[in-house]
Amino acid sequence: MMETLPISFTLAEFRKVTPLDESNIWSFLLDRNADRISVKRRGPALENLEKIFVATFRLANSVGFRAMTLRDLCQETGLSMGGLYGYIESKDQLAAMIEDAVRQTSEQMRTWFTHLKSPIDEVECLLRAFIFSSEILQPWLFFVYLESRTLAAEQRKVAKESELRFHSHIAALLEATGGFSEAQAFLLAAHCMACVQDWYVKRWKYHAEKISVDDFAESAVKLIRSYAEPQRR
Amino acid sequence: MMETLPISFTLAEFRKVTPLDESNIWSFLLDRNADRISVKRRGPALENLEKIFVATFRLANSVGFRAMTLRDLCQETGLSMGGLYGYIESKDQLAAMIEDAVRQTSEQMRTWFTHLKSPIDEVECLLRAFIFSSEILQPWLFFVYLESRTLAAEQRKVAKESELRFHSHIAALLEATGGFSEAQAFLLAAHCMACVQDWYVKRWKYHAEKISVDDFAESAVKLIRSYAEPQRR
DNA sequence: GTCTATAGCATGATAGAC
DNA sequence: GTCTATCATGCTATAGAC
Repeated sequence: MMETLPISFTLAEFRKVTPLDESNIWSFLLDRNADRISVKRRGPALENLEKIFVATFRLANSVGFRAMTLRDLCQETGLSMGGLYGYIESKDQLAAMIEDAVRQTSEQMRTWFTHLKSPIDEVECLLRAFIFSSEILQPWLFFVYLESRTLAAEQRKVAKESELRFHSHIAALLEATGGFSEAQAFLLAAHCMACVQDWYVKRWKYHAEKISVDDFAESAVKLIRSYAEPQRR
Repeated sequence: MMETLPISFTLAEFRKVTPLDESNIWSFLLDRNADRISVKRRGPALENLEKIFVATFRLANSVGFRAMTLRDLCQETGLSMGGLYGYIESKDQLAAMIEDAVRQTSEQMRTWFTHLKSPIDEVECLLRAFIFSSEILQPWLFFVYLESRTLAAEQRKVAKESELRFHSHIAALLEATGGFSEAQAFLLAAHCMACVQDWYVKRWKYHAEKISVDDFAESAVKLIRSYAEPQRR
Protein backbone atom coordinates (compact mmCIF):
# COMPACT_ATOMS: atom_id res chain seq x y z
CA MET A 1 0.00 0.00 0.00
CA MET A 2 2.78 2.45 0.89
CA GLU A 3 4.14 2.22 -2.68
CA THR A 4 1.29 4.46 -3.86
CA LEU A 5 2.41 7.40 -1.68
CA PRO A 6 4.51 10.31 -2.98
CA ILE A 7 7.77 11.00 -1.07
CA SER A 8 6.45 14.08 0.72
CA PHE A 9 3.01 12.74 1.62
CA THR A 10 0.52 14.49 3.90
CA LEU A 11 -1.52 13.21 6.85
CA ALA A 12 -4.61 12.93 4.61
CA GLU A 13 -2.70 10.80 2.10
CA PHE A 14 -1.20 8.66 4.86
CA ARG A 15 -4.60 8.00 6.43
CA LYS A 16 -5.80 6.25 3.26
CA VAL A 17 -3.09 3.58 3.42
CA THR A 18 -2.28 3.06 7.10
CA PRO A 19 -3.49 -0.32 8.42
CA LEU A 20 -4.38 0.86 11.95
CA ASP A 21 -6.34 3.94 13.03
CA GLU A 22 -8.43 5.31 15.93
CA SER A 23 -11.54 3.28 15.05
CA ASN A 24 -10.27 -0.13 13.92
CA ILE A 25 -7.71 -0.47 16.73
CA TRP A 26 -10.39 -1.86 19.09
CA SER A 27 -11.03 -4.83 16.82
CA PHE A 28 -7.30 -5.39 16.53
CA LEU A 29 -7.01 -5.32 20.32
CA LEU A 30 -9.92 -7.71 20.86
CA ASP A 31 -8.60 -10.26 18.36
CA ARG A 32 -5.04 -10.13 19.66
CA ASN A 33 -6.17 -10.73 23.25
CA ALA A 34 -9.17 -12.95 22.55
CA ASP A 35 -7.92 -15.74 24.82
CA ARG A 36 -7.70 -13.45 27.83
CA ILE A 37 -11.02 -11.63 27.35
CA SER A 38 -13.93 -13.65 28.74
CA VAL A 39 -16.67 -11.46 27.22
CA LYS A 40 -18.00 -13.13 24.06
CA ARG A 41 -20.49 -10.72 22.45
CA ARG A 42 -18.38 -8.63 20.07
CA GLY A 43 -20.35 -5.37 19.99
CA PRO A 44 -20.47 -4.60 23.72
CA ALA A 45 -16.92 -5.95 24.12
CA LEU A 46 -15.58 -3.40 21.62
CA GLU A 47 -17.47 -0.57 23.33
CA ASN A 48 -16.17 -1.51 26.77
CA LEU A 49 -12.61 -1.98 25.52
CA GLU A 50 -12.68 1.54 24.12
CA LYS A 51 -14.00 2.89 27.43
CA ILE A 52 -11.34 1.02 29.41
CA PHE A 53 -8.38 2.12 27.32
CA VAL A 54 -9.47 5.72 26.84
CA ALA A 55 -9.94 6.00 30.62
CA THR A 56 -6.58 4.33 31.24
CA PHE A 57 -4.83 6.88 29.01
CA ARG A 58 -6.52 9.76 30.81
CA LEU A 59 -5.80 8.46 34.31
CA ALA A 60 -2.24 7.29 33.62
CA ASN A 61 -1.51 10.70 32.15
CA SER A 62 -2.65 12.51 35.27
CA VAL A 63 -1.15 10.32 38.01
CA GLY A 64 1.01 7.72 36.27
CA PHE A 65 -0.03 4.14 35.51
CA ARG A 66 1.27 2.54 38.69
CA ALA A 67 -0.50 5.13 40.84
CA MET A 68 -3.76 4.90 38.91
CA THR A 69 -6.28 2.72 40.78
CA LEU A 70 -8.66 0.20 39.29
CA ARG A 71 -11.44 1.82 41.30
CA ASP A 72 -10.84 5.12 39.46
CA LEU A 73 -10.87 3.15 36.23
CA CYS A 74 -14.22 1.57 37.16
CA GLN A 75 -15.72 4.95 37.95
CA GLU A 76 -14.63 6.41 34.61
CA THR A 77 -15.80 3.45 32.55
CA GLY A 78 -19.01 2.77 34.47
CA LEU A 79 -17.96 -0.86 34.96
CA SER A 80 -17.72 -2.59 38.33
CA MET A 81 -14.52 -4.21 39.59
CA GLY A 82 -15.90 -7.64 38.69
CA GLY A 83 -16.98 -6.43 35.23
CA LEU A 84 -13.58 -4.93 34.53
CA TYR A 85 -11.88 -8.24 35.23
CA GLY A 86 -13.79 -9.77 32.32
CA TYR A 87 -11.57 -7.70 30.01
CA ILE A 88 -8.23 -7.77 31.77
CA GLU A 89 -6.32 -10.45 33.62
CA SER A 90 -4.52 -8.04 35.94
CA LYS A 91 -3.51 -4.41 36.08
CA ASP A 92 -0.06 -5.23 34.70
CA GLN A 93 -1.53 -7.07 31.74
CA LEU A 94 -3.56 -3.97 30.87
CA ALA A 95 -0.29 -2.11 30.33
CA ALA A 96 1.19 -5.06 28.46
CA MET A 97 -1.70 -4.98 25.96
CA ILE A 98 -0.96 -1.33 25.17
CA GLU A 99 2.76 -1.90 24.84
CA ASP A 100 2.15 -4.87 22.54
CA ALA A 101 -0.16 -2.92 20.21
CA VAL A 102 2.35 -0.08 19.89
CA ARG A 103 5.26 -2.39 19.22
CA GLN A 104 3.31 -4.11 16.43
CA THR A 105 2.80 -0.87 14.53
CA SER A 106 6.35 0.39 15.02
CA GLU A 107 7.86 -2.91 13.84
CA GLN A 108 5.71 -2.89 10.70
CA MET A 109 6.66 0.69 9.89
CA ARG A 110 10.31 -0.16 9.25
CA THR A 111 9.36 -2.27 6.22
CA TRP A 112 7.00 0.20 4.58
CA PHE A 113 9.48 2.14 2.43
CA THR A 114 12.21 -0.38 1.68
CA HIS A 115 11.16 -0.27 -2.00
CA LEU A 116 12.63 3.25 -2.35
CA LYS A 117 16.01 3.54 -4.07
CA SER A 118 17.26 6.73 -2.40
CA PRO A 119 18.25 6.42 1.28
CA ILE A 120 17.42 10.05 2.07
CA ASP A 121 13.97 9.65 0.49
CA GLU A 122 13.38 6.60 2.69
CA VAL A 123 14.41 8.66 5.75
CA GLU A 124 11.91 11.36 4.81
CA CYS A 125 9.11 8.83 4.37
CA LEU A 126 9.90 7.10 7.68
CA LEU A 127 9.94 10.40 9.56
CA ARG A 128 6.61 11.41 8.03
CA ALA A 129 5.07 8.00 8.71
CA PHE A 130 6.30 8.15 12.30
CA ILE A 131 4.84 11.63 12.86
CA PHE A 132 1.49 10.83 11.20
CA SER A 133 1.16 7.49 13.04
CA SER A 134 1.80 9.30 16.30
CA GLU A 135 -0.85 11.86 15.36
CA ILE A 136 -3.40 9.08 14.82
CA LEU A 137 -2.40 6.92 17.80
CA GLN A 138 -1.10 9.65 20.11
CA PRO A 139 -2.39 8.32 23.47
CA TRP A 140 -0.95 4.88 22.74
CA LEU A 141 2.57 6.10 21.91
CA PHE A 142 2.51 8.66 24.70
CA PHE A 143 1.65 5.95 27.21
CA VAL A 144 4.54 3.71 26.15
CA TYR A 145 6.98 6.62 26.02
CA LEU A 146 6.22 7.71 29.57
CA GLU A 147 5.29 4.45 31.27
CA SER A 148 7.57 1.78 29.82
CA ARG A 149 10.20 2.52 32.48
CA THR A 150 7.70 1.64 35.22
CA LEU A 151 6.59 -1.67 33.66
CA ALA A 152 8.08 -5.13 34.14
CA ALA A 153 11.76 -5.51 33.24
CA GLU A 154 10.90 -7.69 30.26
CA GLN A 155 8.59 -5.07 28.73
CA ARG A 156 11.04 -2.28 29.45
CA LYS A 157 13.73 -4.17 27.57
CA VAL A 158 11.46 -4.84 24.61
CA ALA A 159 10.46 -1.17 24.38
CA LYS A 160 14.10 -0.06 24.37
CA GLU A 161 15.01 -2.59 21.70
CA SER A 162 12.11 -1.46 19.54
CA GLU A 163 13.24 2.18 19.74
CA LEU A 164 16.82 1.16 19.03
CA ARG A 165 15.88 -0.89 15.96
CA PHE A 166 14.06 2.07 14.43
CA HIS A 167 16.96 4.36 15.37
CA SER A 168 19.52 1.99 13.79
CA HIS A 169 17.46 1.73 10.63
CA ILE A 170 17.49 5.54 10.23
CA ALA A 171 21.21 5.68 11.07
CA ALA A 172 22.02 3.03 8.44
CA LEU A 173 20.10 4.99 5.80
CA LEU A 174 21.88 8.23 6.70
CA GLU A 175 25.24 6.47 6.49
CA ALA A 176 24.20 5.10 3.09
CA THR A 177 23.80 8.65 1.76
CA GLY A 178 27.60 8.76 1.83
CA GLY A 179 27.88 11.99 3.78
CA PHE A 180 28.37 10.66 7.31
CA SER A 181 30.57 8.38 9.38
CA GLU A 182 28.91 5.70 11.50
CA ALA A 183 29.16 7.85 14.64
CA GLN A 184 27.83 10.96 12.87
CA ALA A 185 24.93 8.98 11.43
CA PHE A 186 24.06 7.56 14.87
CA LEU A 187 23.91 11.06 16.37
CA LEU A 188 21.95 12.53 13.48
CA ALA A 189 19.48 9.64 13.67
CA ALA A 190 19.12 10.33 17.41
CA HIS A 191 18.28 13.96 16.62
CA CYS A 192 15.68 12.74 14.10
CA MET A 193 14.06 10.46 16.67
CA ALA A 194 13.97 13.21 19.30
CA CYS A 195 12.40 15.73 16.89
CA VAL A 196 9.65 13.45 15.63
CA GLN A 197 8.81 11.97 19.04
CA ASP A 198 8.34 15.55 20.26
CA TRP A 199 5.14 15.73 18.23
CA TYR A 200 3.33 13.33 20.55
CA VAL A 201 5.31 14.02 23.75
CA LYS A 202 4.88 17.82 23.76
CA ARG A 203 1.58 17.92 21.92
CA TRP A 204 0.27 20.68 24.24
CA LYS A 205 2.99 23.03 22.98
CA TYR A 206 2.13 22.60 19.30
CA HIS A 207 -1.62 22.73 19.85
CA ALA A 208 -1.33 25.97 21.83
CA GLU A 209 0.41 27.52 18.79
CA LYS A 210 -2.12 25.95 16.38
CA ILE A 211 0.61 24.22 14.38
CA SER A 212 -0.70 21.55 12.00
CA VAL A 213 0.89 18.14 11.81
CA ASP A 214 1.69 18.72 8.11
CA ASP A 215 3.58 21.93 8.93
CA PHE A 216 5.43 20.16 11.73
CA ALA A 217 6.43 17.25 9.49
CA GLU A 218 7.56 19.67 6.78
CA SER A 219 9.78 21.54 9.23
CA ALA A 220 11.40 18.42 10.70
CA VAL A 221 12.03 16.87 7.29
CA LYS A 222 13.49 20.11 5.93
CA LEU A 223 15.92 20.40 8.84
CA ILE A 224 17.26 16.88 8.31
CA ARG A 225 17.29 17.05 4.51
CA SER A 226 19.16 20.36 4.46
CA TYR A 227 21.85 18.78 6.64
CA ALA A 228 22.09 15.55 4.67
CA GLU A 229 21.88 17.28 1.28
CA PRO A 230 23.48 20.72 1.74
CA GLN A 231 23.95 21.22 -2.00
CA ARG A 232 20.21 21.49 -2.61
CA ARG A 233 19.73 24.64 -0.56
CA MET B 1 31.24 34.42 34.88
CA MET B 2 29.85 33.15 31.59
CA GLU B 3 31.56 36.04 29.76
CA THR B 4 34.89 34.20 30.08
CA LEU B 5 33.70 31.21 28.02
CA PRO B 6 34.48 30.79 24.31
CA ILE B 7 31.44 30.30 22.02
CA SER B 8 32.03 26.58 21.52
CA PHE B 9 32.88 25.67 25.11
CA THR B 10 33.31 22.13 26.43
CA LEU B 11 31.90 20.42 29.52
CA ALA B 12 35.24 20.91 31.34
CA GLU B 13 35.17 24.65 30.62
CA PHE B 14 31.51 24.93 31.62
CA ARG B 15 32.12 23.15 34.93
CA LYS B 16 34.49 25.91 36.06
CA VAL B 17 31.83 28.63 35.81
CA THR B 18 28.50 26.96 36.56
CA PRO B 19 27.01 28.00 39.89
CA LEU B 20 25.38 24.65 40.77
CA ASP B 21 26.87 21.15 40.55
CA GLU B 22 26.49 17.62 41.98
CA SER B 23 28.21 18.45 45.28
CA ASN B 24 27.06 21.96 46.21
CA ILE B 25 23.41 21.35 45.34
CA TRP B 26 22.76 19.82 48.78
CA SER B 27 23.71 23.06 50.53
CA PHE B 28 21.53 24.99 48.09
CA LEU B 29 18.64 22.66 48.87
CA LEU B 30 19.09 22.89 52.63
CA ASP B 31 19.22 26.71 52.62
CA ARG B 32 16.25 27.08 50.30
CA ASN B 33 14.07 24.82 52.46
CA ALA B 34 15.54 25.69 55.87
CA ASP B 35 12.15 26.62 57.34
CA ARG B 36 10.66 23.24 56.52
CA ILE B 37 13.59 21.07 57.66
CA SER B 38 13.58 20.53 61.42
CA VAL B 39 17.08 18.98 61.63
CA LYS B 40 19.57 21.61 62.80
CA ARG B 41 23.07 20.09 62.63
CA ARG B 42 24.29 20.90 59.13
CA GLY B 43 26.68 18.03 58.45
CA PRO B 44 24.31 15.09 59.04
CA ALA B 45 21.47 17.06 57.46
CA LEU B 46 23.41 17.38 54.19
CA GLU B 47 24.28 13.69 54.22
CA ASN B 48 20.68 12.65 54.81
CA LEU B 49 19.34 15.05 52.20
CA GLU B 50 21.66 13.49 49.64
CA LYS B 51 20.52 9.99 50.63
CA ILE B 52 16.84 11.00 50.45
CA PHE B 53 17.02 12.64 47.03
CA VAL B 54 19.29 10.07 45.41
CA ALA B 55 16.93 7.33 46.61
CA THR B 56 13.90 9.32 45.40
CA PHE B 57 15.41 9.59 41.91
CA ARG B 58 16.13 5.87 41.80
CA LEU B 59 12.70 4.82 43.06
CA ALA B 60 10.70 7.36 41.04
CA ASN B 61 12.56 6.19 37.95
CA SER B 62 11.62 2.57 38.49
CA VAL B 63 7.95 2.90 39.51
CA GLY B 64 7.03 6.58 39.13
CA PHE B 65 6.89 9.13 41.93
CA ARG B 66 3.24 8.67 42.85
CA ALA B 67 3.64 4.91 43.07
CA MET B 68 6.89 5.08 45.07
CA THR B 69 6.20 4.48 48.77
CA LEU B 70 7.79 6.29 51.69
CA ARG B 71 8.53 2.87 53.18
CA ASP B 72 10.74 2.02 50.19
CA LEU B 73 12.38 5.41 50.60
CA CYS B 74 13.11 4.68 54.27
CA GLN B 75 14.61 1.30 53.43
CA GLU B 76 16.91 2.82 50.80
CA THR B 77 18.04 5.73 52.97
CA GLY B 78 18.30 3.80 56.26
CA LEU B 79 16.01 6.36 57.92
CA SER B 80 12.81 5.51 59.76
CA MET B 81 9.44 6.99 58.82
CA GLY B 82 9.69 9.40 61.75
CA GLY B 83 13.25 10.36 60.84
CA LEU B 84 12.30 11.02 57.22
CA TYR B 85 9.60 13.47 58.28
CA GLY B 86 12.29 15.65 59.86
CA TYR B 87 13.40 16.49 56.32
CA ILE B 88 10.15 16.65 54.41
CA GLU B 89 6.73 18.03 55.21
CA SER B 90 4.84 15.57 53.02
CA LYS B 91 5.44 13.36 50.02
CA ASP B 92 4.14 16.05 47.66
CA GLN B 93 6.49 18.63 49.08
CA LEU B 94 9.43 16.33 48.36
CA ALA B 95 8.57 16.57 44.66
CA ALA B 96 8.01 20.33 44.96
CA MET B 97 11.55 20.79 46.32
CA ILE B 98 13.00 19.04 43.26
CA GLU B 99 10.84 21.00 40.84
CA ASP B 100 11.81 24.26 42.54
CA ALA B 101 15.56 23.56 42.35
CA VAL B 102 15.36 22.71 38.64
CA ARG B 103 13.31 25.79 37.80
CA GLN B 104 15.85 28.03 39.53
CA THR B 105 18.70 26.79 37.35
CA SER B 106 16.72 26.91 34.12
CA GLU B 107 15.50 30.46 34.78
CA GLN B 108 19.06 31.66 35.47
CA MET B 109 20.36 30.05 32.30
CA ARG B 110 18.41 32.37 30.00
CA THR B 111 20.40 35.39 31.22
CA TRP B 112 23.87 33.86 30.94
CA PHE B 113 24.67 34.79 27.34
CA THR B 114 22.72 37.98 26.74
CA HIS B 115 26.04 39.85 26.42
CA LEU B 116 26.71 38.17 23.08
CA LYS B 117 26.10 40.28 19.98
CA SER B 118 25.32 37.50 17.49
CA PRO B 119 21.95 35.75 17.95
CA ILE B 120 23.17 32.47 16.47
CA ASP B 121 26.19 32.48 18.82
CA GLU B 122 23.83 32.95 21.75
CA VAL B 123 21.75 30.01 20.54
CA GLU B 124 24.87 27.83 20.38
CA CYS B 125 25.90 28.84 23.91
CA LEU B 126 22.41 28.23 25.32
CA LEU B 127 22.21 24.79 23.70
CA ARG B 128 25.63 23.85 25.07
CA ALA B 129 24.81 25.21 28.53
CA PHE B 130 21.53 23.30 28.52
CA ILE B 131 23.23 20.03 27.53
CA PHE B 132 26.09 20.40 30.02
CA SER B 133 23.76 21.40 32.86
CA SER B 134 21.66 18.36 32.15
CA GLU B 135 24.81 16.21 32.20
CA ILE B 136 25.69 17.55 35.67
CA LEU B 137 22.16 17.51 37.10
CA GLN B 138 20.71 14.65 35.06
CA PRO B 139 18.55 12.99 37.75
CA TRP B 140 16.99 16.33 38.67
CA LEU B 141 15.98 17.29 35.14
CA PHE B 142 14.91 13.75 34.31
CA PHE B 143 12.61 13.71 37.32
CA VAL B 144 10.89 16.96 36.36
CA TYR B 145 10.60 15.93 32.70
CA LEU B 146 8.86 12.67 33.54
CA GLU B 147 6.98 13.51 36.73
CA SER B 148 5.75 17.07 36.37
CA ARG B 149 2.54 15.85 34.71
CA THR B 150 1.68 13.81 37.81
CA LEU B 151 2.28 16.65 40.29
CA ALA B 152 -0.18 19.28 41.53
CA ALA B 153 -1.80 21.45 38.83
CA GLU B 154 0.09 24.52 40.02
CA GLN B 155 3.49 22.82 39.64
CA ARG B 156 2.53 21.35 36.29
CA LYS B 157 1.66 24.79 35.02
CA VAL B 158 4.89 26.31 36.31
CA ALA B 159 6.97 23.57 34.66
CA LYS B 160 5.26 24.12 31.30
CA GLU B 161 5.76 27.89 31.51
CA SER B 162 9.42 27.42 32.31
CA GLU B 163 9.91 25.21 29.25
CA LEU B 164 7.97 27.66 27.10
CA ARG B 165 10.02 30.65 28.23
CA PHE B 166 13.26 28.94 27.28
CA HIS B 167 11.70 27.82 23.99
CA SER B 168 10.49 31.35 23.20
CA HIS B 169 13.90 32.79 23.99
CA ILE B 170 15.56 30.45 21.46
CA ALA B 171 12.82 31.15 18.91
CA ALA B 172 13.30 34.93 19.27
CA LEU B 173 17.05 34.55 18.73
CA LEU B 174 16.52 32.40 15.63
CA GLU B 175 14.10 34.96 14.24
CA ALA B 176 16.68 37.68 14.94
CA THR B 177 19.17 35.93 12.65
CA GLY B 178 16.94 37.19 9.84
CA GLY B 179 16.52 33.84 8.12
CA PHE B 180 13.18 32.71 9.54
CA SER B 181 9.56 33.76 9.93
CA GLU B 182 8.04 33.65 13.40
CA ALA B 183 6.37 30.29 12.71
CA GLN B 184 9.54 28.78 11.23
CA ALA B 185 11.58 30.00 14.21
CA PHE B 186 9.07 28.50 16.65
CA LEU B 187 9.32 25.10 14.97
CA LEU B 188 13.11 25.18 14.69
CA ALA B 189 13.38 26.15 18.37
CA ALA B 190 11.12 23.20 19.20
CA HIS B 191 13.48 20.89 17.31
CA CYS B 192 16.40 22.39 19.30
CA MET B 193 14.65 21.75 22.60
CA ALA B 194 13.79 18.17 21.65
CA CYS B 195 17.35 17.37 20.55
CA VAL B 196 19.07 18.75 23.64
CA GLN B 197 16.54 17.30 26.10
CA ASP B 198 17.20 13.92 24.53
CA TRP B 199 20.63 13.91 26.19
CA TYR B 200 19.11 13.45 29.63
CA VAL B 201 15.89 11.69 28.64
CA LYS B 202 17.50 8.91 26.56
CA ARG B 203 20.81 8.82 28.40
CA TRP B 204 20.88 4.99 28.26
CA LYS B 205 21.05 5.13 24.45
CA TYR B 206 24.07 7.44 24.34
CA HIS B 207 25.91 5.65 27.13
CA ALA B 208 25.47 2.29 25.42
CA GLU B 209 27.22 3.76 22.35
CA LYS B 210 29.90 5.44 24.52
CA ILE B 211 29.13 8.88 23.09
CA SER B 212 30.68 11.73 25.07
CA VAL B 213 28.64 14.78 26.01
CA ASP B 214 31.07 16.99 24.07
CA ASP B 215 30.53 14.96 20.89
CA PHE B 216 26.78 15.08 21.43
CA ALA B 217 26.77 18.85 21.92
CA GLU B 218 28.97 19.30 18.84
CA SER B 219 26.56 17.27 16.72
CA ALA B 220 23.43 19.08 17.91
CA VAL B 221 24.98 22.53 17.50
CA LYS B 222 26.29 21.69 14.03
CA LEU B 223 22.85 20.53 12.88
CA ILE B 224 21.18 23.78 13.97
CA ARG B 225 23.99 26.08 12.81
CA SER B 226 24.14 24.51 9.36
CA TYR B 227 20.42 25.18 8.96
CA ALA B 228 20.54 28.73 10.31
CA GLU B 229 23.75 29.64 8.46
CA PRO B 230 23.75 27.58 5.25
CA GLN B 231 26.33 29.81 3.59
CA ARG B 232 29.10 28.74 6.00
CA ARG B 233 29.09 25.09 4.98
C1' DG C 1 16.83 14.01 66.38
C1' DT C 2 15.49 9.57 65.53
C1' DC C 3 13.08 5.61 66.79
C1' DT C 4 8.72 2.19 67.26
C1' DA C 5 3.94 1.59 67.03
C1' DT C 6 -0.29 2.40 65.23
C1' DA C 7 -4.37 5.00 63.43
C1' DG C 8 -7.32 5.35 59.59
C1' DC C 9 -8.07 4.39 55.13
C1' DA C 10 -7.33 2.64 50.07
C1' DT C 11 -5.65 -0.96 47.27
C1' DG C 12 -5.68 -5.34 43.84
C1' DA C 13 -8.01 -9.27 43.46
C1' DT C 14 -11.73 -12.80 44.12
C1' DA C 15 -16.04 -15.36 45.53
C1' DG C 16 -20.58 -16.01 44.78
C1' DA C 17 -25.34 -13.99 43.86
C1' DC C 18 -28.34 -13.21 39.94
C1' DG D 1 -21.69 -11.23 31.83
C1' DT D 2 -21.96 -8.09 35.41
C1' DC D 3 -22.90 -7.04 40.00
C1' DT D 4 -21.99 -6.55 45.44
C1' DA D 5 -19.34 -7.83 49.28
C1' DT D 6 -15.22 -8.96 51.26
C1' DC D 7 -10.14 -10.35 52.08
C1' DA D 8 -5.48 -9.52 53.08
C1' DT D 9 -2.23 -6.24 52.46
C1' DG D 10 -0.01 -1.77 52.20
C1' DC D 11 -0.38 3.19 52.33
C1' DT D 12 0.63 8.22 54.48
C1' DA D 13 1.04 10.42 58.45
C1' DT D 14 1.45 11.07 63.44
C1' DA D 15 1.93 10.22 68.55
C1' DG D 16 4.91 9.35 72.03
C1' DA D 17 9.18 6.87 73.98
C1' DC D 18 14.10 7.72 74.57
